[in-house]
Amino acid sequence: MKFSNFFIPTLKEVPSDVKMKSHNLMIRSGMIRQETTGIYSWLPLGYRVLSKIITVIEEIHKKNGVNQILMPTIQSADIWKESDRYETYGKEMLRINDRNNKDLLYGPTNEEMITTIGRQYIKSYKNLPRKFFHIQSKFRDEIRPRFGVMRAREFLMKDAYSFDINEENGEKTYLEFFMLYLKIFEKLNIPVIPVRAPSGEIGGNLSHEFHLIVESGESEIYINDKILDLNFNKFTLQEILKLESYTDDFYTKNNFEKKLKKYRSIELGHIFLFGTKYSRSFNFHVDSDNGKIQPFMGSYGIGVSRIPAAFIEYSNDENGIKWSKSLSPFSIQLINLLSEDEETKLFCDKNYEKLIKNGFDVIYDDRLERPGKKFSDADLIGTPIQIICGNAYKKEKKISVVKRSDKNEITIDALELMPELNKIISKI
RNA sequence: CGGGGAGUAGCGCAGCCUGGUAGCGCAUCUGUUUUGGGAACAGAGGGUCGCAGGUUCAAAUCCUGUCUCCCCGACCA
Repeated sequence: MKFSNFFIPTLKEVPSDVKMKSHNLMIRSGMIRQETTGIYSWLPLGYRVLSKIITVIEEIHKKNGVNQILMPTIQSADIWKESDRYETYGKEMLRINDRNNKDLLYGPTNEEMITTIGRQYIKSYKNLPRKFFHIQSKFRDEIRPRFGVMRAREFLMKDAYSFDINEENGEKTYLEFFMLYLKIFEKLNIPVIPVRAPSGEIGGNLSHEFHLIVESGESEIYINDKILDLNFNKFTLQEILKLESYTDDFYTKNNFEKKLKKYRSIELGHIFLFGTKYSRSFNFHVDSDNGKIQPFMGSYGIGVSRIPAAFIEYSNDENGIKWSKSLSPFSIQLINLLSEDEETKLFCDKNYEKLIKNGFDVIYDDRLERPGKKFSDADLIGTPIQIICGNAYKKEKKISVVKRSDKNEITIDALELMPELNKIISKI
């Protein structure tokens, strides 16, 4: 992608009351734009980050037998009346009427809808288990939206739902999702901690949240530091339930003897096993050799549009964002400091093509801007590798490769670019 | 919902107390010189001061109403 052909409205200044770093940097780097309280447009740069996240989530879900679907954002109030949540959900639900005055709502979640889908088609225990997911906008009319997309009213969420034949199988599925979540966050280079949570609004009895520890986080978790070093991959559900890591709610309610360390964090994922709550209220049952059974259900959420903000909160410096390889909107930023010099331009143009052919996701700063502007934009946008081409190239065919994370700069012979790059990329 | 603030050029802000030609920085446009860390100089364009009403010879400024946005607390991915 040529910078000259890519819309990145970077800003020097942002209103003084934008206090959270990630919010500030997302606005300054031109990732998002606020439309109204708690509602944002994702501009090209921001949307690229979202896309990277979505791709990882989709791949891992599909690989694990979770079927992707897309349910509508607007739902009929009827199904919510059936579960009784039309009354109990409260003011967070945005209620709408159509021209016939039918009660509709912008879905805050989809348990009701997925249950009616299951109810219609799944008639036999032989059709279970079933797992579905979708990535879709949700609307929750938060009391106080804040911190940009961190606590928005409209937000993008991955929500998955499972149907099992009984509790035992439901727990297996729950464990599968637990592991699947760890894989997703690992692939995204986000070091989340699983913490035990009360199940709250949705009901049921088994629930975990996945938190990223950052000082500016809105949540509080209590953990035994030992779990920071654990590899959970082979854990059984029993072992997971013994982990000393809890949301503040869970920790307070249970009044544990052992005092644990408190951390501030951001919640990025939440999984529930809530059982037959909805299959019961929707009268959803399947036939078995033992008569009718109510499917045992779970739901599994990831706050997709919160992830970029959370990661920026976790990884930034005074100059801007420091993206990881997996989240960065681009893998390499090629910067030509001498856009008007024929020879240098030719070299950059050629290598831009070459990098693309080699599978790199390149943003090529070919603008007629001054070096300072190009450097500061590059640092702000936060591409992990910067290739800088300027006077050193013109004079002695040397270029620099800068690692954004620590600003470590090496100068290499221009012809050595590809091999050097492969070395550096493998290390970040 | 309670408490506190703010709406003035594309962005960030001053001016308001004490009414009298609407300002500054950045950005934009033109020209010249620059070019490895947000360039310098010279010039130019850009505003119904959130909206509505009122007071006044005169309102960005005072009064009333209204809308929007932000910040601090209790809910949530």
